[in-house]
Amino acid sequence: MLAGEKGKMKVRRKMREPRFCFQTRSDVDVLDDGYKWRKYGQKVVKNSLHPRSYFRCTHSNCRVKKRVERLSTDCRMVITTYEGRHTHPPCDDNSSSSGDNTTTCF
DNA sequence: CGGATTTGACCCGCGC
DNA sequence: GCGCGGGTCAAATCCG
Repeated sequence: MLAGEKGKMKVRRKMREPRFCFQTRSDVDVLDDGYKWRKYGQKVVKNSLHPRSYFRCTHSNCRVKKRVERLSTDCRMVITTYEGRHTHPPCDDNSSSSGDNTTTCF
């Protein structure tokens, strides 16, 4: 459709989906949690003095968004915030995952 | 070749 | 009324 209708999230969806904050201590920004992420932006935040990375699910029916921020006091500590909900299985099943302590809900 | 990644620029809402 | 910050998209480029 109308290309001119760039839209750009004109209607703010009230953020219906809750935001899940996860604090993970790792040297890498994105951890392979079973989904594939594609970086679509990067901006610097004042409260962090570090660049914040914006990721999005590469799936088509998946509008899950993820933002990764680095702590200024601990460069190895990264805050991964998941926004949205996955509408497709991560990979196959592998639901054997159970332990998840490094998770701090905001 | 395809998919993924990077940077810049643009837009909107709010505060003062 | 204006300025700033934050957030997103597009295009170009690179790698396997």
